[in-house]
Order: sequence, then C-alpha cells, then structure tokens
Amino acid sequence: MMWRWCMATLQDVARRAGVTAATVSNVLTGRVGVQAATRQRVLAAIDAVGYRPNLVARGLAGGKTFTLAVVVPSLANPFFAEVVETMEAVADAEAYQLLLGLSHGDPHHGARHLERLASRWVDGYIIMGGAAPTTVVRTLVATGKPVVLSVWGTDAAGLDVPCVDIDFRQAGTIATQHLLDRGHQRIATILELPVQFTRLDGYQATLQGAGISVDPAFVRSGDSSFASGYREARALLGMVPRPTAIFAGNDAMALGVLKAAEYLGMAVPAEVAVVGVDDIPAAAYAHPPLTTVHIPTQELARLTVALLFRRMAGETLSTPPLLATHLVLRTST
Amino acid sequence: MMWRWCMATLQDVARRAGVTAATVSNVLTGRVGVQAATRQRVLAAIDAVGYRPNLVARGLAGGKTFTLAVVVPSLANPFFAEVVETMEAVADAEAYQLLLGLSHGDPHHGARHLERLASRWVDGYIIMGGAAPTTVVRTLVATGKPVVLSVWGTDAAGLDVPCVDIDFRQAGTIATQHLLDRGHQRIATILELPVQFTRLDGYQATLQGAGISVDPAFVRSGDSSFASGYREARALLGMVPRPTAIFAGNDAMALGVLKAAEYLGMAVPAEVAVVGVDDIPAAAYAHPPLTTVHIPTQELARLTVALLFRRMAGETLSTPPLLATHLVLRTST
DNA sequence: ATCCTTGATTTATGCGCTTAAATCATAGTA
DNA sequence: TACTATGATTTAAGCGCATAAATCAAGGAT
Repeated sequence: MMWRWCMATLQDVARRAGVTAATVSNVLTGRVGVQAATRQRVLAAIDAVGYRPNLVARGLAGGKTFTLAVVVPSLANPFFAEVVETMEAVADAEAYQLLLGLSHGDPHHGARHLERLASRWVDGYIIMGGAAPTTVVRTLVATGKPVVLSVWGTDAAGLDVPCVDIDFRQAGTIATQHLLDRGHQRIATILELPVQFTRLDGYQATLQGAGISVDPAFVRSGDSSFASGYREARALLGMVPRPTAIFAGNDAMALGVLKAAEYLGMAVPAEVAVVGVDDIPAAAYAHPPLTTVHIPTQELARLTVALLFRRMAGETLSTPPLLATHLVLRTST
Repeated sequence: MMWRWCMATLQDVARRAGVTAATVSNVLTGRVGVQAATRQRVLAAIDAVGYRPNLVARGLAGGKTFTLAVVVPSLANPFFAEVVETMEAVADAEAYQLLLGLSHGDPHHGARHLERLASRWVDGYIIMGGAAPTTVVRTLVATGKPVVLSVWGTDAAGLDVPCVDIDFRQAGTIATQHLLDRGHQRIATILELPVQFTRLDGYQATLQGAGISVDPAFVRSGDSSFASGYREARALLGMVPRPTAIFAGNDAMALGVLKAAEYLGMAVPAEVAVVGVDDIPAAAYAHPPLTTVHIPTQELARLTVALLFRRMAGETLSTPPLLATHLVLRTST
C-alpha cells in the first residue's frame, strides 16, 4: 500500500471533538446549522490537529475542484505571460488555482491538454489565442463545461461561447490614422496573417477612408517575431518609392523594424515612422521609444476570469463588447 | 445533489466488457496480468464508451495526482516565464501538469499557495526565487514531500533540499573580467541587494584580482527594474570621475543604463560600456545590442524538473553543481 | 401531559478508482 | 485420479469528503 503523507482527516477532527465527521463537515461548509458550543469544540479540534481539508477528496465527493484550466500558446510571449499573471491573481482571490496548459504553438498539443484537464474535473476553462482547434473547443463546450475564450480572433463567432477579445481592428485604425495625422502617405504594414486579419482590415479601411489606395506590395506577412519584422522591414525600406511609415502588427515586429532602420542608417521617425501594437515593456526601452497601440492585458484577464466565474455560477452569457485600445505616443512617429 | 457532467466510468466499461471494474483497472494500470482476449474486449469497450480515467478519483485512491506545483515570484519577469514554459514542456512529456502559484513578490502569498497545494496532494513542488519564506519551505520539506528549489540564492544551504541554481558569482566575474579585458579601470555596478549578492562578490573579487580597489560609491543598489537601472546610471554617470563601464545585475537594469546614456548623450560603448545578466530577448533588440551574461534558463528548467522526478521516485539527492553562465558578446562593450 | 414542530446530530451511502485478499479455473505433477 | 501450483478474475474494502435521509432532543402549542 502506498503511504500517504499523514495529514489529519475529518475523522481525526471528529474523534477529537467528540462528534461525527458529518458534523465537522457541516461546520466547515456551513450548509447545515451547528450549535455554537459544538462548533467551538470542532474549531478547536481543527486547529489542535492542524486539519486541512483534502481538496482531492472534496473534489471527488462534491464535484468541485477549485481549479481553473488556462490553456495558452506560450509564456515566452510577454503578452500571454502578463495575462496569466493577472488571471492567477484574480482566481487566487476566489481561492481558485490555475492548472496551466501550454500549446507551444501547436493547437493539437493544446487539445491533448484539454482532454487531460477534463479528466481532472477542472471547474472551468480559459482558452486563449487559438491554443486549441476550434472543433475541439466546440466538443468541449458541448459537454456543458464552463468555457471562456480569450483573444480568439474571428472564428469564435460560430461557437456558443463567450469570447473576450480586443478590438484589434480599432488598433489597426488607430495606428494607421495616427500615421496619416503625422502626414504620411506611403504607409506599409507587416502583419501575421491570418491571425492579425482584423488589424489589416482597420489599416485598409483607414487608408481608403483617407482616399489612399492600398498598395499590395506594402502589405507584408510576418510571424510576429522580431526577426520577421526585421526581415520585412529590410525589404520594404529597399523599395522605390519606399514607405515613409510602417505599421507593425505587434511590438516584437516593430522592434525588428526599428533595428532594420538603424541598420540601414535611416533616422526614426524622420525618415521612417514606426508604430506597433501591444505596448510590451521593451517598447518603452526601445531606440527610439516605440509609439504603439496599448492592449489592455489586465482588463482582458480580469474580464475573462470574471466571466468564467459567472458562467460557472450558472449564468448563460454572451460575448462582451471588444475591449478598446489606445495609442501610447512615444518618439518613433 | 450536484450534477456531474456524465462521463463514462470504469463501471460502464466493465459492464460493457462483461468483466468487473477491477479487471478494467488492471488492464489500465498493467499492474496485474490480464488475458489477451479479455484485454481486447476491455479496450474495445473503453473506446466504445469513450472512457477517460478520472484523475480526481485516481488521485484519491492511489495518492498520486500527476500534478506538479510550481511556485514562482512572477511571470511578468521574462526569466521566470521562460523557465515555466520549459518546465511545462518537460512535465507534459511525463503526463504531468503544472499547478501554478505566483507570489507576486510577497513570500507570504507564496506560503499560502503552498498550503493550498498541499491540500491538493500535488506530487511534487518546485519553488523558485524565494517565492516562499525559507521557514515555510523547511516545514514543507519536513513532511517528506518532494521539493526542489530553483534559483534560491545562498540561504538554501541550511535546507535539506536539492537546489538547482545558477553560478551568479561566475556571472559577476565574467562580466567584470570582460570589462577589464576591454581596458576599463573605473567599473561601476548596479545590483539588487541582497538578492544579487553573489554577483557583487564576483565583481569585487575580479576587481581585486586585477589590483583595482573597489570604490563603494561605484556600487549602487537597484530593484532589478528598468527604472532603477536608469536612475542609478544617471547618478553614476554624473559623478566625477565617472565610471567608464557599468555592470548591471540584470538586463532590465542594463537597458535602463543604456537609456540613461542615451539621455545624457553619451556614446555606448565609446564613452560608457554596459553589460547585463540574463540574456532576455529584448537585450538583442536594444540600442546598441546589449552584451550580457547568458543564463541557461532551459537547462535550469530541465534539470529542476528532472531532479524533482527523481526525488518523487524515491531517490535522496543533493544539490547539483551550479549551472555555468557564458558571455554573449554584442556591441554595448 | 401529549403531540408536533424545529433544529442539531448521526447514519448511511456514494463519488470513481486502486489494491490486497479471496475465489476460480486451468494446467502440471506425483 | 487426486493434488498442487499458477495465473486470471472477482470480491471487498477504503481513499477523505459531502450530503440526503434518519434519528434524536428540546421547546411550544394544545
């Protein structure tokens, strides 16, 4: 027989207090009234033996594990790291803990996580950034388990799940409009497609709104990495006529653009203006400090967890409005 | 009665295969031999009903939860984020999942996490960067539960726990020696004390080894943030005579130093050389790209989890040698 | 004094699984 | 043929807790 690290059990407390386990359970849960005197004895016994409820047993008996699953593409991305950080704080305040699942970029990996998480009877699921295939999410939702998606993108529409998301179209609009306001006419963009499609949409609409036709050659595709930002910027800045401003789909790529400009000896923002999206800490330290569209990560995290709790409480809820972004003006534009 | 999201149970499988639950359990665990024919029927039944073992019940019955606790100061720090990322991958390969606990900088908060994690019967604990008070760790260890510390610093010596750590003294030596090699004589440092004490030690020893006396005014104290690096660098670079090189205890502060130099219009590395510690992604994007001492986060994560698994398997192990660091030469020196 | 109501406490059962011990079938030995 | 050893399968018990149902003890109304 495997040895258990002997912690005191309900039985131990009950014996010591001269009552039955059920009574102890009652004072603990408060579901059923207990006389003041016995409650005192029980409480005394509890801290006499140093009793701590066993959440495994409690989970099996009650069907509630006080665990939230958070499935995320990666923590190497500071955006997700920050969001998870805040989610943990919010969950913690409600005595929940997070079971972490990383897809490391492979949705099927995320799917395997979900399967195992289901075996664990987690109380609710948060799935972010396409960390699992939509079909898998659909079947998970079909089981009736509480699920909330976050930064899921466009294909969440068909799903019957609340999805907390950022208004990335607005981000594209804000960034592009800002560059227009600065007097730029030839504005290029580097985006990870199709993920950042809405950003492209905002970009295109804004240009067209200003009566500027979108040059397909000015729309480049990256993979959200610094390296791809650098590579595409090198390409863009070598064109004739070259763009005078670049809107990058995220800050990592924008930093790559800055580096490319530096490499080419082009002054920022004099010769080329750069704007990113995210507002990661490194953006502020960049050279020059990066103008970027701030994404409200904390608000996103808080809202996501809050919705999940409401869903767990039985509410049927719908997708909330997209969270607004705003420009953080620094000196790269 | 609370409703369970009805998943198939062992009973269902057993009924369908015409055997008892124990037999199904036997084919699942493989602990006891099962005849090939019945095994086939059981396996067929399993995927006929779509059975998934219930890890909660399994945990209660078997005392093993396939869960690892990871208690970390913060994910906002990219160092920890990267480590956790790798730990997750390693644990995942062994079918373990991570229960995340963040102390958000307050060890007592970490302690509360540990307490709750104990109630969950997690199979093992990884505690990093002083995310819980040493005394609490000591009592946890005393219960016999598998614990491995990581980047714990000096006060782990008294504890009877393996502690995976980085040779930060070496990091200090490498950085300082590199600056000496570059011909610098007046080398200042910005460190978070007492956490980064060993770095200071390496710094001092190296200077003394070179016959240079350590000027106390050149040793400044920061809090590992960009802002503190900036602030202290402003102070240092205003001194007469001013230092010609600055060794920052981590990259965030080093980036602050770079920014301060830029603000003061001082060329890097011509007028002041800067070296950091960590090798975070942003270091490569900095202006100029930051020379820094690389910390092997992946190796750290892998080794920590590997040790924990060995400890969980019953081995009694001791603290492994400190992990070596190495210089990443970029253009800030 | 009797009955009923109300609230406190206990009894009993089960959550889904593991596992030691018991039972059963089969083949091998004398 | 009877008997034992071997391996497959089942039975039984329990992990620690929650909870519905049963029991018990008072207190209030009649």
